[in-house]
Amino acid sequence: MWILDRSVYFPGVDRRLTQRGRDRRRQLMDFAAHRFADHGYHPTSVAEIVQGMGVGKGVFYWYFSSKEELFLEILAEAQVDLRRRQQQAIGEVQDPVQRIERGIRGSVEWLAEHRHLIGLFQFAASEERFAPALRQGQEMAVADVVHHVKDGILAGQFRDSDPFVLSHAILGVTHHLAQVFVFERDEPASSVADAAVEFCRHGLLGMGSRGRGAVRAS
Amino acid sequence: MWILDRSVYFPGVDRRLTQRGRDRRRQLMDFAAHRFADHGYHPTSVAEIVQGMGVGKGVFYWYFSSKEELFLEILAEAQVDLRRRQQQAIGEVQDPVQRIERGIRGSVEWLAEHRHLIGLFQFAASEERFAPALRQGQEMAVADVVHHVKDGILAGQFRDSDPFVLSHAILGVTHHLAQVFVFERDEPASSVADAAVEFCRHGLLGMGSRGRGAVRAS
Amino acid sequence: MWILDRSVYFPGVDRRLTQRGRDRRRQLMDFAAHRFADHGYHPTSVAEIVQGMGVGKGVFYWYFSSKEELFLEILAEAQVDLRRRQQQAIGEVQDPVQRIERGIRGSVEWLAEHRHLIGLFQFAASEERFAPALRQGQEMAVADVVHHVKDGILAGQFRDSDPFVLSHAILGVTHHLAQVFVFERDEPASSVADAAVEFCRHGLLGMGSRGRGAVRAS
Amino acid sequence: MWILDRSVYFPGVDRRLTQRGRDRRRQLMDFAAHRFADHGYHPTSVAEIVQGMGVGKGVFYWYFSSKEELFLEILAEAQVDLRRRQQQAIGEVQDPVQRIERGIRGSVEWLAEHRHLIGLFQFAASEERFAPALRQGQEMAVADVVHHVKDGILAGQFRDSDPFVLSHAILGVTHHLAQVFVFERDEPASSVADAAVEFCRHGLLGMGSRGRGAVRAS
DNA sequence: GATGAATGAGTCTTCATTCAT
DNA sequence: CATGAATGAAGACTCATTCAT
Repeated sequence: MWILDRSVYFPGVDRRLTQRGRDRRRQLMDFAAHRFADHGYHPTSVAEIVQGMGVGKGVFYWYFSSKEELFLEILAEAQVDLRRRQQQAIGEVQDPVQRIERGIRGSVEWLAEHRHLIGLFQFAASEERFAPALRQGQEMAVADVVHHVKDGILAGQFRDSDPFVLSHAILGVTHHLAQVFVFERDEPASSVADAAVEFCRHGLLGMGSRGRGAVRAS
Repeated sequence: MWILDRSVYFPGVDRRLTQRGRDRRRQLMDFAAHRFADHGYHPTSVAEIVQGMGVGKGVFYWYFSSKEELFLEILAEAQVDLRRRQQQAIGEVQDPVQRIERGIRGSVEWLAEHRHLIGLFQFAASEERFAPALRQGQEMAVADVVHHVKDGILAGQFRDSDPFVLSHAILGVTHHLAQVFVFERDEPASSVADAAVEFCRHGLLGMGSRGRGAVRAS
Repeated sequence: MWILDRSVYFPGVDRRLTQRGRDRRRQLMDFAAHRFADHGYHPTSVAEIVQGMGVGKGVFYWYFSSKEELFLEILAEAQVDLRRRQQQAIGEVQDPVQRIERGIRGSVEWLAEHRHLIGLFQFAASEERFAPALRQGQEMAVADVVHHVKDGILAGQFRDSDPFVLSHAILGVTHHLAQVFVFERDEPASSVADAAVEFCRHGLLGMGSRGRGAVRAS
Repeated sequence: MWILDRSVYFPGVDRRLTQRGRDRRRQLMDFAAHRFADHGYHPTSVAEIVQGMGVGKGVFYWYFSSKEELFLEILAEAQVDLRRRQQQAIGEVQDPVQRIERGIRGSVEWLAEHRHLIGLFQFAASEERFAPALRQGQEMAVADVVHHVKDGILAGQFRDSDPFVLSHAILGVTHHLAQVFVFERDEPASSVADAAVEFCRHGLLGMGSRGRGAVRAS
């Protein structure tokens, strides 16, 4: 029993890890995630990763069974982490409108903090090996949103359209604005979140104004 | 000379091509685009492409100076083509609302017809070698939309928010819905376009109904 | 009979050539020789040669059966030409000392005029495919010199050492000085020839002075 | 740390090597040098080298960053080694005439022992990629000789001609006689050295005799 | 746990040569 | 004669993965 307190299983390698081991593993994942994001998954070699960390090749394969598994794990963890952040952001709020707004804000903030991961999501979508894993995580995220959207429709707050579609639309707006304005243009997360929230609420026609914090000074 | 009418230079190879040559080149681009979309850029080898076309390996390098250049050209052509379709869809219509609606519909239709290219866009965004080219084309597309959005704001039809941001939001919704519902779920382009148009007009709150053509029968 | 006046056989291709054909052939050889000298034999592709001449690939293989054969022919022709120049330089002179001096001068002059070919000789020596051909030509050149050296020894003008060795020593001095001072440093042929003649006559000890034309101002 | 004494960096690979690694590296260089000498640089493929050594292809690139770099290193090492041998041969002798004689003898001996490298020098001269490196080493060798020749001139032992030119003449004689009589004809090094020394001292006219050891029995 | 070394299939690319038109 | 097109073997080099120590 007490062993389990200090060494836990990780996927990919059937092996218990001590605290030090877990740290190493984490460092490797973080380092690799950044390299993948900067140069792309394929152009980043395992040699590059271990060299950059100043360790031998054996270390890598001690913690991960393959480069592919490492990527998959980075991906899964990121999605879990993003979802957790959304849930934290929503907290105990009941109003569907606010729940969605907070979800969007949480997402943008997380994406701003882990902006390098945005590119990994996009890459994952482009390769059949990784697309299913990406999709799976995305569906969970959408399911959360769908839940709130349905509530909003029932409460008469949202127009009566397919909640699944609306949810994906929200995701599309949020991720794209984050990609363009946070990742590429380095705008502050809050402004980008404002814009995403506004657009999701009113689209083009609603009465929102730029006063509440437009992304661009323009 | 009339010969010049028939054999013209192409980028990547400093060489005139006859009609037959141009045809081959096109076949290669189309074939490669599909392979890239199916298996990813990196996992698709040049050997695979030429084998799939039943030609020798030299043929590839007769028409393209490298695999990278081929990809870049596929990308550029796709962006030009998508933009052309949007402009055709808009035609001579004057009303900004309609212009945007038609632009969205044109985009979704084009994406439905060339659905394999969606993944290439995503991959291109994930690798620093290709991202600039992608961004460049995307900026032209956004510039078009910005134009219409500005007109709509001036006409009092749209809320007074940053047109650049709104345009990117429109793009985000459109591409993401196309990716999920057209590419992944094979829904008809018109329904997806309806949903995108509706969301862009009203966001979550507007009075749109699912009656005009929901994406999902649900 | 009259046909032979206008079209003659060439090695490598079993084919009669018209005057125009012979010109083309010559242009190809000259152009290729320069490319070979500049970039090396292997790094120079047939495509590069025909492109540089603005003709199609077929032309090359119309006149030469292979790249190798072309090189061999350039080599043979150069050696024949160099030998002819030596003989011309010697003319009807009888004195062995003068014969050798004139031979050296003729060689240096020829090498200065065809300086790009020096590198080809060196390359040929380094590859077993071409070395025999080179050696064969070189032996003829040496045989000429040996003849004069023997005469000089018999006449008591030269010291009684192995004529074959002395001849090779003369060749070594001449070619190396030409390579270093004509090819690499662009000194005038006459000065280089002076130095070679002087060294061959007296070695280090003789009473020669730099007055008759040193290679370097220094 | 004592570890640093045993694992040191080598050019071309940014990597420390153990003793075993250094041995492998040396084996590769020696093996490749022989192959290059036998078949030529270009006709010798990396595959051939590793196959001949019975190791995998990766081994080559573990120790050398490219085939070109390997060649350059062989070249540099050979030049350094030849120079070292010359200096050893000269030792503490003071007389310029003897210094040069010993230098020539040392060179011929070294060339006889490493006769395969003569061809590499020649090849290197013929390709612009390698010529500069060759020249650089050659200039150091010449500089040594120039030093002795100047001394000899000052001492009134040699005729007053450009020392730089004389030095190159000495090199030309020595290398060419080594190439022809040692490499091609397998004569003993000492005889060839005798002939070179004699020619460099007296040229054609001096009083040397074949008695002291002619190259050819003739 | 960790390292340097090794593997070898696989990648992109080149190029001498041939051929239909 | 000449060209653009095509061939495909061969080349240099990479890299995920494994292994002896």
